This record gives sequence, structure tokens and C-alpha cells, in this order.
Amino acid sequence: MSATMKDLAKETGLGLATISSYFNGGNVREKNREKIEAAIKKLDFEINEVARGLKTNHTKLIGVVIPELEMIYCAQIITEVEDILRNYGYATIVCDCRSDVKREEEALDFHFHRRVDGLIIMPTSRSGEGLKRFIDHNKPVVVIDRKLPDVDCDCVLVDNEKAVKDGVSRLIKAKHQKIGLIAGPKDVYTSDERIKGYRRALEEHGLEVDETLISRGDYTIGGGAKAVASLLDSRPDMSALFVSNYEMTVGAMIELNERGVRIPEELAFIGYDNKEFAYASNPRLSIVAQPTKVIGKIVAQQMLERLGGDSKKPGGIWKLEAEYIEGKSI
Amino acid sequence: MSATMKDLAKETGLGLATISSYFNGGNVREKNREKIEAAIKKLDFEINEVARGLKTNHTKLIGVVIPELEMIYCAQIITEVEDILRNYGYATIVCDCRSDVKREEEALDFHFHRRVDGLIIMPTSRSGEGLKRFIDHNKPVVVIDRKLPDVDCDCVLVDNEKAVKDGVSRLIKAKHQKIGLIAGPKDVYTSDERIKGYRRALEEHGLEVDETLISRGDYTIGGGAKAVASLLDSRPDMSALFVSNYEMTVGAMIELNERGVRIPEELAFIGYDNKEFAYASNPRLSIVAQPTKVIGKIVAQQMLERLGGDSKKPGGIWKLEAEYIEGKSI
DNA sequence: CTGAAAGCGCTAACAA
DNA sequence: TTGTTAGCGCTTTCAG
Repeated sequence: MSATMKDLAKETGLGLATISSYFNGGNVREKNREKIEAAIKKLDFEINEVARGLKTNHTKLIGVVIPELEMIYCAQIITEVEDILRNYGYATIVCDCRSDVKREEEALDFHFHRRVDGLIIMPTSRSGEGLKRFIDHNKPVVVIDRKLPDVDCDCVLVDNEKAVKDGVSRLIKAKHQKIGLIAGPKDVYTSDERIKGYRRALEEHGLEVDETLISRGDYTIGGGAKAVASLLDSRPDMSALFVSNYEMTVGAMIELNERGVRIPEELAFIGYDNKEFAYASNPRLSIVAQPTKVIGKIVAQQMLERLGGDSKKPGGIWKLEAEYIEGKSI
Repeated sequence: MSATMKDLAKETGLGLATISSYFNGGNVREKNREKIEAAIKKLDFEINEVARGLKTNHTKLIGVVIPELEMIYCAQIITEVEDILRNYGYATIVCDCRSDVKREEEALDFHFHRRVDGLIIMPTSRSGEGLKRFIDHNKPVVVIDRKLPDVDCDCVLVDNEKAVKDGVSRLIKAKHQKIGLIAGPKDVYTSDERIKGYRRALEEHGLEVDETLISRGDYTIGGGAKAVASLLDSRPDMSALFVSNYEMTVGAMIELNERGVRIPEELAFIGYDNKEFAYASNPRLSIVAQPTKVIGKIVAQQMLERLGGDSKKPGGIWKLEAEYIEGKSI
């Protein structure tokens, strides 16, 4: 099949080590360098990363574990991460654990067996137990969207609380008092944080939190539509609505359109994520958009930095600001 | 670090080969089997796939190349494929080439260097040139959504033409004559096929194709919205609309809602893909839904079968039927 | 059924 | 600078 370094050595008349050092940035005489390059072309040589990996104990593989690839937020981050890592020769193995803790464990097992060089995870489980072995084996771990207790690794977060607080504050400043919240599922970190932000905004403006204005969805389109429906039914006096993730924002828009609720005349609206959707909506939606590209970039860079050697300094925390994008829905 | 087979041999007092054959389904005396298992537990042994790969020339890696991970159609297929392959010990490396031919080539290079055991691709390029080397090296290739000339590999397709033809026929049977089509971009295989289906339906029912009723989008939400807008403006007499991919369906719904076009009273509507969205819409959308799960399943199974040895029989073609899901939009 | 030994393609001392 | 050599952890003959 493919040519090996041995073949290159034979072809050039050089020693094996010279060839190897050519590929590893060592010093090789100009003349020999040329010879080697000619031989590479001639034999169509390509370095065998598997063999190299056996020797160096590196796989150039990065494991990624996410709750749902079908959630655009995940997909966007992955796309960015994969792109960057690939430019540095790392391959990204993505496991979708479907928001299931057991599947998540299996995914971690899988990656561990595979001996990935590093792990990137958007955790479903609340505990960081499964990550310890990676860290114990000195493999960098980068966590997205959650701070895990007792795990010393890099975390890249969005300031969910502030994002929602700011959004809701805008509604308040626009004279809204009865502001509904489509919240996410229980026991999900981002969901909890966002609810905190909602409460915070009201409190800071001296308004009382009315629990009946909070309706929970499950971060899906259908769930969002239902949550909105029930809120519209139970609280027809609501004058503004904040929806706390993208999929539910789509669901909410569908439900509102169906009922013919006019935005912003009858209901002010702030959605979440996905500029493209917001722009395409009519009226253009005001949204809180998480910086997925930046998240992806930081995650990838941090991973690369750790892989490059900085593996022993304590984990850092990046807390990014969400962006508020003004539309015409308030 | 991790224990090796050598360690197991030492621990159990058996030979290296016995250990190896234990892991490879060979015959091992029951007593020794137990001993080995105890040792595995004790030493926390895990087989090193890298070393194994060097020897067997298998990486247990499958390369995947897709145009856009953010397109839900891709994400759904990948999710399914990844899940199945993982159950068989294969890791999936996904490269998003952003519908760019050059990036696609790079992705193929990347996978080839990585020595993936097989390749799954939803091609952007029209040519199958880049796939040949995989096939030459006896690595199975499965192509999704397109038949590539001169490449002998398995193809999993959806009958796009029929899908659209059937959908449009339903509109015709519901007495619509002026049926708009939101088509996809030029030079994209699926897009062309779907347009063919549209023409076919009209022809078969003795209707003339009016080119001004066809508007092109670019398979994105925004593009879909724009295409619909221009069609509504130029052909206010249009009584039904067929949208030929998911993202554009979302865009179309947004535009229609904005304009207050009532479905189905003023405009009958058939969208594409994504049941969840169709259900969540109001009125519930009639859609043509591609069987992403089935596609994923067949792709994965076919890949596994080839990897399992059937690598030399000529490539097969699977042409799947899209499903028509009746809503209340006609 | 089990053990000894060779070697997959590469890296990394160590010598020269 | 370059060549020699010894493995990385595993599979796989080939004997026993």
C-alpha cells in the first residue's frame, strides 16, 4: 500500500532517522532535504499518523460530547470548533448523547477507549465524575455552558443570567410589567441561570415575580409552542414575552402567528439565538444571541493551548456576553 | 499509564498470544479465561486501538463529509449514522465543508491522511474524482443524495423528483392551477431533481409550466423568505405554493405570516422536511418529509456491511421514498 | 490450546 | 548532521 519511511530511506540512500527528523522539524542538510522531497513525491508518501501515534502516545483525536447535534446552538459551536482544530491536524469525533446521562457516560467511555488527546463537552449530567479520568490522565478537558464542581478544567460559559436580565430589563424599560417567560426544563444549568436573570431583572426594577407568568418548555419547537399557548390562555393580560432558547422561540412564533397575536402591538417579544431566524421574521425579532462563533473559537483555542503544553496550569473560566440584537418586536 | 497485554500476560502467567486471542474471539481454556478477566479488572486494562490499528491497518474511523452541519437534514442523518456506527466501535469524524468545493477537497485529503476505514459523503462537488483514491485503496464509500458518475460505490438517495411530483399533484388535485415553486440553487443535484418533479406533475396533468411561478432560493431561511416575497409580489394570483427544502420552508412561513397570508384559505402550502416544525405550525403544515432516520440507518448499515468484507461487489443504489404528511394547509 | 518471536511504521536515544 | 537500534502495544505465524 502506501510507502513508508523505510522506503524513503531506501530511495534516498539516507538513514531512517534522517527521514524522521525531516518530518519533525529537525535539521537536515539542504541537499538531502531536496532528495527527500523528491522521494516523497515519487513514492506518494504520506506519514502514517497511526504509527506515529503509537509511538508518541498521541492520537490527534479530540472527543466532543454534546446533548443534541440537532440543536442549532450545538451545531454552530461544533462547526467552528471542528474547523479550527482541523487546521491544526486534529480530528474531531462528535458524540450526540441525546440529552441522556447514560448515553453521555457511554460517550465518555468511548472517547476514553479511543484515547482521544482531549475532550470537549457540553454536559448533560450535573456531575463531573466522568471527566476526572481524562484529567487524571493529563488530557485537557474544556467544558461548555456549565461550571462543574470539583473538576479542574477550562470552562467556556455565556453569562446566561445577565443575558436574560438585560433582555427583560429592556422590556421593563419599554413600560411592560406583565412579562411572561418561556423557561427551559428543570435541572438544566442554562435554564436555571436564565430564570435567575428573569427574576433579577424584575427585582431590580422593583417588580414582583409572578410565578404564573413563567411557563416551562423543554427547549424544543413543540414544547415552546405549547408553553406559549398555555401562557396565552392563562394570562391574557400578559403584554410581553421572553423566550429563553432558540427552538422554543421558533415554536413561540408559530403559536403566536397561528393565534394572530400581533407583534409588537399586542405582545412585545424577545427571542433567543439565531440571527438568521430573527432577521427573517416579520417583524424582525429582537433577540438575545449567544456568540456561538466566539464560543467555538475560544473552546478550540483553549484546547490547542493545553495540547501544546500548558496542561498544568489551573483551569480558567471564560464568561462571554450574549449580544442583544434590536429588532422591531418591542 | 494504562496496562498492556504484556502486563496481563505477566499477571496471569500466560503467554502474550493467549491474551491476544482472548480478545479476538479465539479459543481460550475456561480457566485461563477467568484468570484473564480477573487480571483485566485488576489492572484496569483497556485494549489499545492505536496499536491494534497499526498492526491490522484499520483505524475504526469513518470519515464523513457534509455541506452544512447546521442544516437540520444533515444533522439528523449524521446523528443516526454516528449512533449506529458507534455501537459497532467505529468513531465518526465529521467535516463540514460549508458547501464549498475547495473545502470539500481538503476534507477528503484530511480523511485520507487520517486513514479512515470508510467514507460517507453528501457531495458538494459534482464530480467524484476525489473519491477514487478511497475506492482504489479499497475503502468503502457511501454517497448520500447524489449519484456520482464513474464512481463505483453505494448511493443512498431520496426520490426527489417523485417526492415533489406527488406533492404538487396533490395541489393540482385540490384544484390548484397556479402553483408556485420555491426552488433550490442552480447546479445542485437535489434542487434540479425537485424542479423536475414540479414540471412533471404539471405536465402529467396537462398543465403548462409557467416559469414565472418558479422562484429560486438558496436553501436558507432568509433566501426562502425572499423567494416567497418576490413570488407573492409578481404573481398575486398564485393559489398554492410548494417549498422545496426545510430552511426555505421556515423562511416562507415567516414571510407569509408577516404578510398575513392565510393558509390555506388564500394560499395552499406544502413545505419540506422536519415533522416537528410542521406539527408545531398553525395550521399544521402538509409537508414532504425525507426519511432522515432511514437514510442514516441504511448508510450506516451499508458501510458496516462493506467494512465487514463485502467490499468487492459493485455499488448499489437505494432510492427511498419521501413521506407525505398531511396537515391542514391545503 | 498456548508460547515464542517477528514485525506493523514511526520516534528517540545514542553513536558516529 | 546522519545512521543504528530499540521499542511503542498489538496481531499473527509457527512450533510445541
